Amino acid sequence: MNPHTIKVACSNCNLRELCMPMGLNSEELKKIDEVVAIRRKIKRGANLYSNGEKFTSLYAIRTGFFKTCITTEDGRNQVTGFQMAGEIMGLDGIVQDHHSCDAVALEDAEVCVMPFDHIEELSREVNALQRHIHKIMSREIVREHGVMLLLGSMRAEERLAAFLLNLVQRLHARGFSQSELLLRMTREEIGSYLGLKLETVSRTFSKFVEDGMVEVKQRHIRILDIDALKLIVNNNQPPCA
Amino acid sequence: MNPHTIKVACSNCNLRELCMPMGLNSEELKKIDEVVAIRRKIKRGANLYSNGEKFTSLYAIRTGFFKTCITTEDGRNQVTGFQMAGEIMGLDGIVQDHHSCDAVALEDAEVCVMPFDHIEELSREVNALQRHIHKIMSREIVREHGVMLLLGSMRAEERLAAFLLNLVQRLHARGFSQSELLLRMTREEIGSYLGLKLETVSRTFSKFVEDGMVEVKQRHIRILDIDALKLIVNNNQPPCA
DNA sequence: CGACACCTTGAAGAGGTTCAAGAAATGTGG
DNA sequence: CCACATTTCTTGAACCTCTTCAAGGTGTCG
Repeated sequence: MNPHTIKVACSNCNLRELCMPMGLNSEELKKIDEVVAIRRKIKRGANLYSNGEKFTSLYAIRTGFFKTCITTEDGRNQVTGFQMAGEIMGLDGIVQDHHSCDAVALEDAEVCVMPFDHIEELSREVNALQRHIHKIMSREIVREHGVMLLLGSMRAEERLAAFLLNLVQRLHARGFSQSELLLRMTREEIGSYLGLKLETVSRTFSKFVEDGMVEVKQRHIRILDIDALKLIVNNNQPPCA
Repeated sequence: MNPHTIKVACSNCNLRELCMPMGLNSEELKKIDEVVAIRRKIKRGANLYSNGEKFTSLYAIRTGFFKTCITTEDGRNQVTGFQMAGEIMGLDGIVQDHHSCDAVALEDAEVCVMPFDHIEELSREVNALQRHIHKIMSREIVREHGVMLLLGSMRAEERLAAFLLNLVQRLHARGFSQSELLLRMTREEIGSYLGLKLETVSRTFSKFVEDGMVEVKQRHIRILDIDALKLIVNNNQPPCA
């Protein structure tokens, strides 16, 4: 067996509730343990999968932090998302049997490899798993609607505020602080995701600091006034009604 | 029975190849005929479904043209897509059991109603259907990646050119002209989708006309130089390598 | 035919980008 | 462990694209 892989069990995993359906009986859990064939470690900077690569599996993030991005022949580049523990990667590969984006580890990471053939087979038997897979894909579609709203209708400050709020909310759901976070990505990667240049990201951070809403020390962010950030995002109210 | 609904059969439908899996035997086809319970007509301007509405079914467009859009409490609005015959709508509703966007008919339309419970049940029995559903959802995810690239990295001309090329390509796949199209949406709706103001859309159309790339008579568009449009989208090449 | 929605165009202005320089952090090799 | 190279981040100034505001034109439908 590949030394970088080990056999593990979902039934024992403290992230189970994030990436697996709930309310399974022990027999169903046992079956699902067989889906997660192995774990795989990815070094910072390495790709979990790459554009054009044959699609075989979905991946559940065990530890670490990823970005997904697409690159076109003419050199355009777009970060399409940032993923953290418990989230599922690889859905882009299903339609063409090949991946259409790169998944890059932004810190050393470990994922559970779930061969898609097995998932499909098992989801025919376990209704909760079938429903779960559908929900995961639907959730990704809805998430991307939100990104389209952000990119299509928000100004720089609104985008960055929405970005920070989204990150802390997801981190908090994983037991981290509501007010402190460590960015795993560069200003350029944030900018790519938000449709802004890195200078604009930097300037907008500086403005937030001036206004006393956050503290910024490189990639260490402390949110001082979360309500002010929310107001920036939601303060699109028409003058009156 | 509701007078606006009639019983029909996929096995007889000339759009089958667009919205259903291929290579089914006659028994499987018969089962799938049972999934598509009824058809439903939607008048121009009416909603197929609305934000917050209970999710029950997916819809295959039989005739007509739709937009999907999300609206936030603070008045932001974003068109997330335009859908035409053979395309599937409603995937946004799966994750929360409620729809998270509005689907609005831009012309009188007819859809096939496919109760999602039936789809899930049948896709446990018919592997090709299961795979098909997964591919449809994955395709939507990948499509949205493309929109993110457009919104995040393209300038106004590039966005509008990409938009026109996408439309004619999809229309051509349905047997329509490669060079002529009738826009079903307003400049404002195009602008919302592309993250631009309606005036910018209008001006950009005018520029394309000046440059001899298209003819524009209100919503009637004739593409005179499709290669020039492609060049606008792809001409992001770095000076040299 | 008149009302209404939609589209076009101009001029001024704002927001974000580009270019440039320097500072701070990080990694590397001796 | 320190010196140096590299990457990343910040900030300023000029510029450009797109937006905003405004007015008028065009098409459509009852």
